[in-house]
Amino acid sequence: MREYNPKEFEKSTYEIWENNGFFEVDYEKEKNFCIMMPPPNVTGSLHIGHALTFTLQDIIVRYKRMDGYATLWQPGTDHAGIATQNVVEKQILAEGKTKEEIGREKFLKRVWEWKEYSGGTITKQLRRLGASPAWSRERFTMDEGLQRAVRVAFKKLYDEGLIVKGNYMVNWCPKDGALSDIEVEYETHKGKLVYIKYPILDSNEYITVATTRPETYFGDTAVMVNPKDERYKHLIGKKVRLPLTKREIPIIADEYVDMEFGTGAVKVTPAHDPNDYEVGIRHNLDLIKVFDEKGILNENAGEFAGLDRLEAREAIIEKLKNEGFIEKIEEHTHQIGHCYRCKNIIEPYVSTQWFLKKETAKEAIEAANKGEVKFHPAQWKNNYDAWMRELRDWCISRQLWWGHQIPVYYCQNCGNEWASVEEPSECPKCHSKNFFQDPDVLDTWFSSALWPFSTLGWENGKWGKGIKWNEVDLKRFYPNNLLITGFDILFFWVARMMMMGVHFLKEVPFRDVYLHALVRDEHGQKMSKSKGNVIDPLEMIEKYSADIMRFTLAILAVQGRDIKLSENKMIESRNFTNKLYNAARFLKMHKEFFEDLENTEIKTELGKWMYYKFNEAVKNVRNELDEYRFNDAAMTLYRYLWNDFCDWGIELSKVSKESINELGSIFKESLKLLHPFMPFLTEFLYQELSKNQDIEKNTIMLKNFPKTRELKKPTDFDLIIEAIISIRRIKALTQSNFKKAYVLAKLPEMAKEYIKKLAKIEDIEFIKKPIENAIKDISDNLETMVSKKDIDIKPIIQRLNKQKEKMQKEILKFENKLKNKNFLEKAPQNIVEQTKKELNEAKNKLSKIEEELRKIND
RNA sequence: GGUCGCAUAGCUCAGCUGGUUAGAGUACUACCUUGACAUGGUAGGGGUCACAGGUUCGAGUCCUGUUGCGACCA
Repeated sequence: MREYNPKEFEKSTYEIWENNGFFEVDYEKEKNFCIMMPPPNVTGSLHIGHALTFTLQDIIVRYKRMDGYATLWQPGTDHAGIATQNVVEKQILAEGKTKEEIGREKFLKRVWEWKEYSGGTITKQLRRLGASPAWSRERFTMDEGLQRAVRVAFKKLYDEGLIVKGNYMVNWCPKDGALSDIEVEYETHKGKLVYIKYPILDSNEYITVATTRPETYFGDTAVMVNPKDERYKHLIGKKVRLPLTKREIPIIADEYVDMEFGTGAVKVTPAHDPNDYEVGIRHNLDLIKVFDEKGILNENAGEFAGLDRLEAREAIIEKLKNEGFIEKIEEHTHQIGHCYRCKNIIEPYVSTQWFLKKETAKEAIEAANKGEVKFHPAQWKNNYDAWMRELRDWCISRQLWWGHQIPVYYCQNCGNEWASVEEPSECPKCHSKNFFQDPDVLDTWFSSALWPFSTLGWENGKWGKGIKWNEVDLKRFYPNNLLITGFDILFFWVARMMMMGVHFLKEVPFRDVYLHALVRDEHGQKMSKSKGNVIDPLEMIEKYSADIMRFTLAILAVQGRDIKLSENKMIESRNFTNKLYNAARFLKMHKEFFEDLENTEIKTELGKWMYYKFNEAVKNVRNELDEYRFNDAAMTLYRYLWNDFCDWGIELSKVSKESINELGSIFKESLKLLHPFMPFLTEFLYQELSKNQDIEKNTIMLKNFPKTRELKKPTDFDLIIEAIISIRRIKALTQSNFKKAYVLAKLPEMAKEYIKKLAKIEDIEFIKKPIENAIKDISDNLETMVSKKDIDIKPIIQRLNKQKEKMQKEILKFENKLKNKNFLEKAPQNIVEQTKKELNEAKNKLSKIEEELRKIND
């Protein structure tokens, strides 16, 4: 047999598969199966989380493809607005320029160049992993067709009044601009709680407010207390003067104030705090901005103008302290929002942005409630529901250049504002040519939200028709059957796809959602570059193989639990592949080629037994894959192939070579069952064992996935195996090498050869009654005896005593159960009967054990 | 603070609708260099299923609480 060199074989075989179009949709098939690839960042590279998600997707896709579905795994990449723009901005900065200096058009050209240059990396890496999407249909969230889909979607929502422009408080990153609520990450922060004294007008009194952000006090437009607070009742309606300024602001009352926190009096800064913003609206307060969009303090901050907001904080505290306005400063732990991209501290900031109104999600919530989409594991539905219930308007505009520019135009002549799918040539109202487009772009997730149908041709215009998508696709592949992705983007992406899908197509975008967990290191730690515990999938693939990487991830992919990955697990999988290779080598030693199972008649007893075991494995793997229990399916394969096929099938076949032909066919069929998990090795071995070794014409990946059959269970070999184990046990226990054994069981003559060879004895006799002067090993379905004189009996007595104890406990348990009237009355009849039967069996066994002990001690 | 999840053999984990003696892999012990494989084979030891209550004829499995860990939201 040829040596197996995974690195070479995986690369060359992948090319053959791809070049022959094996990954493409076979429109001849009747049943459809569609799954979208969550588009990775176009300029990114493969990390372990990708390896997991794409492995799981590929397993399902290969399974469905083999099982006769017209299978579409839609590939593509995402333009990743902020991330990509940041990379290119840095490059330009390194050249000593800013993006403003080179201008929008030239900058975008640079980004496109960067995209062209680095865009192929991740798709190349996906190929290395063995992923089998329909590459010819690869899309990019900013390709022409998808740009059109985005503009159409925007215009529809705009015209329906669901997209609106508003001057609201948003999460503002001084570097990246406006962010949506979920793009903010909260972290516990040890800060200071500063108590500032505000002098009350026409009085010697002060009112003290506590704040974590003293630099915003220049924007205060009120001091607020709880109307029930006795301490401050007399001050309501009076005025205070802001320290270091001439500005006077009122003391107002509002139930909203927490009397317990700080001093019970709070400063109100409507321009820089979301809660104060609401208060400001309620009480008609002015909005005074203290810093600009870059976080630089403005003229309202007096002498501090020009400082960065965070630098200013210390300076302001210092000054206030010197002037006697600070009462005290306390340590204070609180949550601070950071930009998910650049980690800068987020500021609540009032600005004009575009919002998608939460009402858009109404139908999506209903659809989920009706069970039109199923979550795996099911508990994610709770999270989804909770989030959807508390949904807020989605801020969709971003102050970036890279992305889908908002298709809204403003006429400078008549002031008209309109959305347009096509680039307009004039204002539709006054026909002026003096208009401009909104400079902002859309949140990246806006285009991803359309992915399940935009890639199927929805509103793509003529672009890509017949090449990237076909007319029938929306009908055949929408709703998609399944979505597999990480739980971390449930809100970012899954929920938004639901919203858009239901809104535009009146149907949920997918029937099943499988959310997998995070991959952690072997100690359960999150992988991070700074910790140095990152496992690089590409390194692992180089070191082991794509198959081994895939199988390891699959066998660890338990629903609802994080994956702890270690190199030890990889080694276990490697040992498994070695076992498979050697099993094939054994088969090939006896026969060069094997037929596929459909052309082989299973005639021998061993063949039938093996076929039965195989069929059980097929049944289990199918069920487990249908329920997305990847770990169970992988484990079933591992156990079936190693324990059943190799340890027993192959070993037993050494007794009589007549079964090898059948075992070879069953093995080839087993490779098909394993193929989705280990596409390359199974292809290699399948070819090695086949007469026609032409992958192009005989690839395993397009063979039928094994079907389950109704089979009668052959029992002889179960007994043979039990007898072999029993004899081996006596040998191991007594460390003696006897030549003859007796087995009390009904077995055919042919069993003798198998038992003799595998248990390594010279003579075996099947008996109907126990023999004298022998010791026994009692197992579940038979008894094995060896002449007493041949062996040391002490260990046997030990085992018998142990068994006796265990049996007595058992019997007691059953008897108590059967003594219990309630049990007899309330438990189902069959359970009662079963218990009685079990009790009898246990008693039977106990008496045998006791008798045996008596005899031995005689 | 709110919501959710997890806790089973030394380690990593299965155990789906409650019903035989709670299972794997790995590690451990002993034996085996028998022509597929030492990345192997054979046999064995190892668990009061986190704790406390409850429901039930019956609980690792359902309910409540406690402790510990984790995630998400505020």
